[in-house]
Amino acid sequence: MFVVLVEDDPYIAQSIVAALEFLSISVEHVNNARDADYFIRHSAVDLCLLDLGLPDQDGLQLLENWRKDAIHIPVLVLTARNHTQDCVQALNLGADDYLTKPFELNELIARVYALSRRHRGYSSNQLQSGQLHMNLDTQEVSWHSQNIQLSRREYSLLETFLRHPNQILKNEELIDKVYGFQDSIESNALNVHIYHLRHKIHPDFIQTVRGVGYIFKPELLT
Amino acid sequence: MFVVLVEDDPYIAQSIVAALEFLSISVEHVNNARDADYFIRHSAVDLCLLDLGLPDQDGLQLLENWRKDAIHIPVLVLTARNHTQDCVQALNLGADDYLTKPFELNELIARVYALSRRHRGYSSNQLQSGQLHMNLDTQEVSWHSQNIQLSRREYSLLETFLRHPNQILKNEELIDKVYGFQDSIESNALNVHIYHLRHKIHPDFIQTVRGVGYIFKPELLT
DNA sequence: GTGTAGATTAAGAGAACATTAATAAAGATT
DNA sequence: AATCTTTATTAATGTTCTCTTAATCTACAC
Repeated sequence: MFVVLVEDDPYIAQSIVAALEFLSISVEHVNNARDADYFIRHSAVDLCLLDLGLPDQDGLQLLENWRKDAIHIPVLVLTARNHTQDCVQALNLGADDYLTKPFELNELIARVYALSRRHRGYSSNQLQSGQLHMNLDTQEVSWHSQNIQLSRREYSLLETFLRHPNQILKNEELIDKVYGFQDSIESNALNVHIYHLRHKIHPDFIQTVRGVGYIFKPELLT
Repeated sequence: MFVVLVEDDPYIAQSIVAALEFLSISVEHVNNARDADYFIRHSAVDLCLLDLGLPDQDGLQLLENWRKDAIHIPVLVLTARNHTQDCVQALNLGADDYLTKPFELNELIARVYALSRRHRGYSSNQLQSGQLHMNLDTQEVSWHSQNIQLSRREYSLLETFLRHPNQILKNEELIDKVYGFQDSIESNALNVHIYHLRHKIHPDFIQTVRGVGYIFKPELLT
């Protein structure tokens, strides 16, 4: 595993690097956004630990650009405890998890492993689960090698589910993901999209969690 | 979530209580160590906000005793700014976080949430007792490796019991947990849910404490 | 025995979600 | 620009499941 650590505080960086290397994880430490961007775009990075307070550019902007360019490397955001609203924004921009400083190294390590596990299998630009393939470059989706046609909203929903298998996604979370959280809906539009997805792919692969939201079960896509 | 606030300054206490209740967090306010100890040991407490300057006993000693007795409820220490060395000691005794007075309510709230989240993480997103497993991520429950279907209320009840084994849970406490304190019921709904849980899992694992409430006996789940 | 707390049932009300269809909005085509 | 096509949202309706209620039954305590 190859991890890029983007952190401008040399003290914190050093302890993280030591901890990860102790676990035989290769770490490249950079202390500014420019270098981070270089590594992400030119190396086979498996995971990025991203501090938001960088000297040359806002970490959130960096993240946003990556996601815009279809770079879906898992990102774990590190932020000061008094900037919790940044976390929310980061998750909306496509971050995979966050930690507020100060944190225990054990906690960091646990999340690094969790993220690498979660993202194994679909690095780069292709999401897959069973017989369902999703090409993030061309936005084509196939099910049992048959192309299927999804609308914008359906595609976005499906992508969210594929990125978070076996995890309950609350209705609001899904709406945030699909609609980008500035505008919202006051109808059952989400329900309808779910219905269409089930109809097009498999009646049960998205299961209802009553009163909460939905959960994607990958094992049903074989 | 049920929080115990240990604070002898009525002014500060009042504002904290108001803030937490505004967020639908149940708060019990006590102003001395004796009552704090009672609540921690006899109620289903999720988090303790502990002021160190108490009239009857040193808060640090209180905390030390809890940890010695394997009571690992998350504790957020509140202390005056000119006693920062107490914070260090508190963290060493097993406190989870601290705040120095005066602090912003927003900051307090952020930490309360962070702690409740982190504590959930430590307990590995999985509750287990004998042959009963409860996955908190997927809200799936299995008994002897067989999935069992629980409704929302049943699930919430079972979670409460698993988190507080061998402890008498009063009816009101259970109702607070399951119904979240704003609405209540004037019927035997709780009884009915208990009945269903016993029926689905084991006839005796929740025992009745006549006139008071119920108690969960883990040893019956083997 | 009598009273009371809880257990057991069953049924009605209500909530949550699924389904369908119609309208509105956006985009493509001519 | 007008029309046509696709997509998104809304609203209405249908279905399923859950919760509460209440009535009755049982066991325990005095």
